[in-house]
Amino acid sequence: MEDSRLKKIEELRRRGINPYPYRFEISDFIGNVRKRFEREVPEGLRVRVRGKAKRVSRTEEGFMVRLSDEENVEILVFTKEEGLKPGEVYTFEGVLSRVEGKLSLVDAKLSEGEVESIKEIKSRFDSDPQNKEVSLAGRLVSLRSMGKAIFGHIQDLTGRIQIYVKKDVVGEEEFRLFNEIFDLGDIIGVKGKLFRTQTGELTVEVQSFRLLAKCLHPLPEKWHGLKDVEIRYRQRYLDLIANPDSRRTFLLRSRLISELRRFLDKKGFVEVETPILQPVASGANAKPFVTYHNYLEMNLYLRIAPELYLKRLIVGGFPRVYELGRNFRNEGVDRTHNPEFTMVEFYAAYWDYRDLMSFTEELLTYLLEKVVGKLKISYEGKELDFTPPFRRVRYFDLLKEKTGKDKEFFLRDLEGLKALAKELEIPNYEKLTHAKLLDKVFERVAEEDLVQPTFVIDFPKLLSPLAKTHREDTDLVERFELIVATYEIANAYTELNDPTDQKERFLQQLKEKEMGDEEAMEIDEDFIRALEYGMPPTAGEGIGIDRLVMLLTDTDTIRDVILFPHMRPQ
RNA sequence: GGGCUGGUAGCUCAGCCGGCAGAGCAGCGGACUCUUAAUCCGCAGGUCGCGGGUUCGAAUCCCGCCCAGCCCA
Repeated sequence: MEDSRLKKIEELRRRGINPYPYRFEISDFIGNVRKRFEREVPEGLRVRVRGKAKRVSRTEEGFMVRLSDEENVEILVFTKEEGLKPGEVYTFEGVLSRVEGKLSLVDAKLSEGEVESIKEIKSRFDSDPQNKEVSLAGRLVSLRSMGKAIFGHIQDLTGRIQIYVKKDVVGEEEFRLFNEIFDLGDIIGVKGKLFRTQTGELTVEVQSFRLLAKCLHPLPEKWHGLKDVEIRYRQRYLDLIANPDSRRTFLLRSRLISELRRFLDKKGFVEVETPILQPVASGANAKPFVTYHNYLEMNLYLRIAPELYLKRLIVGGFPRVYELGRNFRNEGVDRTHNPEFTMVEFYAAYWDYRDLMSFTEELLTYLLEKVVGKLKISYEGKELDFTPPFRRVRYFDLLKEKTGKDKEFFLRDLEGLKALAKELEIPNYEKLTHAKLLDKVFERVAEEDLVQPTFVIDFPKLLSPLAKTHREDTDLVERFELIVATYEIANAYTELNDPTDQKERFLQQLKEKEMGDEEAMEIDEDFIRALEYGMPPTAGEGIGIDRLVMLLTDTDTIRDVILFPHMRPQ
């Protein structure tokens, strides 16, 4: 911790100022204030401007130029043009956008010809705040002292705004106080009038200010942000303070979840909460975390899926239910796996898996339109097109296309399948059960190049102990997975509601377990009893939220979409 | 579990063929009433991840460990 900052706290207390006061009345969040005076720029609007380069700075990919007209009105220009010099006059053409709220020209190229005035463009999109009184609070993230006036920026989750503290306005004593007590990183509240500076930036002329919380540590670097991934995950608060991309990702995640709820609610689904501590961890193929209940003197398991409980609710007469929440799987951590992850599972009585396919298309297009505003997104350099209908391909058709072998081969020729697995260099292939072997071969040959949203349908029965037998082929079940950019985003089926069949499938799982598949599913006797009371025809689906957020934010690491990913203690 | 890469100031990074521990930002002092990666003058800042070894001398070479990332299992 910084000694000088601790001393300032002592100094404040001596002056009778509480460095950690109780409340501060804000008139609005910073982003909302900005929105009132900043019109949205239509997408793809190209403009050409001329001005003097006041500063040229290098960015990750190119340069940022502060371009200023004769009246000192400024616009930011992002360009890849080399060799630009401060003080020179340039003409740029580019796409008008807002970057951190500021009007900017992006993808700009040097150009010639008729130009629009910077001032005129800005006045079209940035309106005069007319000295509106505001009361704002946020973290002090920059400070530029000019002697008898100080500029700085304060930031909250919604945005950033410039503050201007003038000796004339606040008075000599308060001005000195501001200089003496504030450090970068402090949380402060300001009251004052909005105006625009000569360069056109929306600014609060501060009339009074107040320290709301002292920051005892220096902040990460203002320009490069916080890059060290270890610190970003261990001290996410610092990541959120320093990196706007990170704030954007988690805001998008929140919006997605809220829109998902809105959509399901609108469609008549009822949100429910089922046990996270379960006496039997079933409903998926995975190893559970074990915990111990002292009072009951028994082991309990953190759920690996809520499926069997949600179907009990269908039996109980809830026709449409969903649960959005955390599942836990006791396995390794890597780019696409975190031991706890978020899924939504929803079940609709009287539907089958075909109903769910069109429902999924509707759901995803709704979410994309609400959250990113378009159906074509870019992921790892590829364009993903979510315009329905999505491609549908049958499981064994896909395998046949990739390997030339048919369903009979994969289901009845175990030796042949082993030989194929060997050829594909699938590790430990000799130890795998038939079901696992098939699963691995499919992953290896089929999933790898499923980039555009694709429903893989009609899975083999031996991989799907909870799905209903296919109405046209008893080797298969009525199941689909939605695969996008090689990730499994959704998994769904017509639910098995015949208790006798279900019992047999569980017994088959028991055999798989005995043959060494540690992830084979556990029998849940009460679930079978529930089915015996009669579950209507039902279709159910699970969607992995973390991976969906990864797609929408063009992120290749699950840790970047989970606020506090699991790390080994330091 | 295996392989590779990394860990140096609060942050971003250089230094690594052994020889005084470096820069920018942040910080501290000073100048400056439209600055915005402000500018200008000056100053301070280190368990070089941890432990051991080699050496006259180790951030640098060797061994072990910890943490992280990537790849593989």
